[in-house]
Amino acid sequence: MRRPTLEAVAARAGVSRATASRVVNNQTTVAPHIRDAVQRAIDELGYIPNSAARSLVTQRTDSIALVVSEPGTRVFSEDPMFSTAIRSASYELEAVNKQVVLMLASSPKSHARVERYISGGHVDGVMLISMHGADPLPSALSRLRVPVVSYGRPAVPVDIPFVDNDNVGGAEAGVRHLVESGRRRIATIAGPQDMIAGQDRLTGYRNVLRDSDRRSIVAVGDFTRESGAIAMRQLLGDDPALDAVFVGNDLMAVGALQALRQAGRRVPDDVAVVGFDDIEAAKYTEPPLTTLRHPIAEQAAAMVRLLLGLFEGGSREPVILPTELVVRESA
Amino acid sequence: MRRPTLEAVAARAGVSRATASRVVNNQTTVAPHIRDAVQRAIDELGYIPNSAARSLVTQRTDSIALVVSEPGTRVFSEDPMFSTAIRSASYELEAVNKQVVLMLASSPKSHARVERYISGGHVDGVMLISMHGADPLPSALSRLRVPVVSYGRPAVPVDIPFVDNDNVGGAEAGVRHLVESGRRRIATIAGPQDMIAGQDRLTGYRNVLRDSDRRSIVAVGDFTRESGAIAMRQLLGDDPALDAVFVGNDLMAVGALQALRQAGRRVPDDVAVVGFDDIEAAKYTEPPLTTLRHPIAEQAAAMVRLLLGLFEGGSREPVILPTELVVRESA
DNA sequence: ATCTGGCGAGAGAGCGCTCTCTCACATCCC
DNA sequence: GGGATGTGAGAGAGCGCTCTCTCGCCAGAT
Repeated sequence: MRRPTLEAVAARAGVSRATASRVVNNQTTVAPHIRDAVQRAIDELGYIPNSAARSLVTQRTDSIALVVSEPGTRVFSEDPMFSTAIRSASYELEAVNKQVVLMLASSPKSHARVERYISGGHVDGVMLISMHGADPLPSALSRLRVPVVSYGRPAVPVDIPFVDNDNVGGAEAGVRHLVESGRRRIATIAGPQDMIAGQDRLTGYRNVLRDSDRRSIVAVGDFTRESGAIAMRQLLGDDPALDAVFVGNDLMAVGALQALRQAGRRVPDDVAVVGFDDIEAAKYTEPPLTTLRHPIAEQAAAMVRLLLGLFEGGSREPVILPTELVVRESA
Repeated sequence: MRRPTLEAVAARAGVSRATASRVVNNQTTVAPHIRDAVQRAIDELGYIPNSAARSLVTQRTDSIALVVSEPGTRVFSEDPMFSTAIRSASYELEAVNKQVVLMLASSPKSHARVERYISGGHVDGVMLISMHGADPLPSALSRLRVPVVSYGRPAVPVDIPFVDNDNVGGAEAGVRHLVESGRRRIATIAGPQDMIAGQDRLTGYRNVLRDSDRRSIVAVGDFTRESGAIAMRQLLGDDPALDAVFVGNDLMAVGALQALRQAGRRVPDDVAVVGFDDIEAAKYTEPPLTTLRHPIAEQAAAMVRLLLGLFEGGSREPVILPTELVVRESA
């Protein structure tokens, strides 16, 4: 025996299929007693609308693709940012009864798959979490006639509304904190320069150093813990007298702290460390990490709102969320 | 202008809709030259099948729900297990051209939503990642006539095929390692006892202690870092002379290490620590953590295979994957 | 030359729903 | 009281696809 159809509900309630449909879709032009009869039939039969049939005629699917474009499986699993953003976006979408279709786009092959799927009209909109500048996906998706929003500013200039946090301003605040606490030789471990967050945070660092007449000392990592440790060792080799380091993200900062410890430097006495992201682990490092907090969950929620707004012809204006300096013991 | 339909493809190729459908679905009974003509029409028009229409008639959706039932948003974001499992499952499903619909079930309200959605026939199968014993979802879903598999053994006895790792055996190996290295007073920080992983790992601990004639010293945490620190302090209060601790997961172990450091205990000299999970962070603790590795990604992949097998009437036999002791410096 | 068998292609029903169009009937105003 | 107006319910088309049934055609057997 199969699931009850609208036809069955209508028959049981003694009305036409059209009227049953009106009740299901909360249309107003139904007399109260008929509405009740239909509702009773729905409850008794345990009727649940067939979404395929509905989509077929409405041309809507009520599902949204969440495309995570990140080649490094390592980073995806390790960086809590992804899960936080995914969770928050899911939560917000569920609240408005939309499904989340999760798509991981790591290889060119899966890129093609995602493109096919999206342009196949399977989803009403796309949320894109893409981190790498070389990523062809943002431009590819923007060409499809599906509403697309991005988590973070796309690296290539492309007409996709996005929500981002103030990376430049945050980095400036972090470095300024180091300057104001009297540090003289402030290095940085920058994130990958093909990522907006990597670029912008380095820009912020440079802005402040320029204004405060200090020399910049730069090493580049790839946002992983290990790369932070490697970059830190490199910086110590380049300038053994450095007394502060601004790190492009917390994960690398954790690696940097480890490298500093191994090199016998005390934090913050010998070297002050400022991270970026305020991940959960930042509270538990030795010493706890001074860092820049940006509201990942809020950013994801704002992205959802932006997309939902797009459906109703709303604003395409980017949203920039502020960052906040969290002072702990490392600087 | 709307997307091309199969009708349009058929017209362009000069064949019937039925034949065009045969080509799209790779049926064999089509003459090569006709197949080519249809294929050309498909390419030229950029035809992509409408999945709603297809689902309507085939009663399949080619999408799978990935239901994550975890009330604590904190744990979800923080524990890399979730993202690793999600990533791996996604990857495996994409390989067989199935969509992943991600559903977070945190509140009773969202439970109802998930149940409605699943029983609405929107998905062909369900993968359930449920951690808490009190969770009503496993039994609820098992009653629906949708194939369901579980990541981890469900806490309540319910007829759902599952894939799990050998928690008892792993814990035994970990504690045995402590016994064999001559530790006398081996405490444990157990995970929450309403979770299978929490229970089974405690069972493993007890098994070995019983056989080796040592007293058990137990504190209970909830798998978060903070709870690990709290439990560790409690254990040190209960038995200041303890010389080893087996911790139910790495996240709590990280907290325990921090608490030990604050209490002035050296690891492993004064107290040996063994964790469980081998998360990425275990390599970077001070000192690096001895722990039990279980293949999360493989477990998720096995779960996908189990579900796909179910579609073809395959085995419902649970799959248990082995754990492996990874000896680092903490024990 | 006729018959049979098999295979490739078309016709057409129907999946479950929405939505427009139409109609029946009640209400209102002049 | 009669026509104009409004309101609630039904009829039926059609969304795009799959799949069964049917038919035409050709090869091989008789």
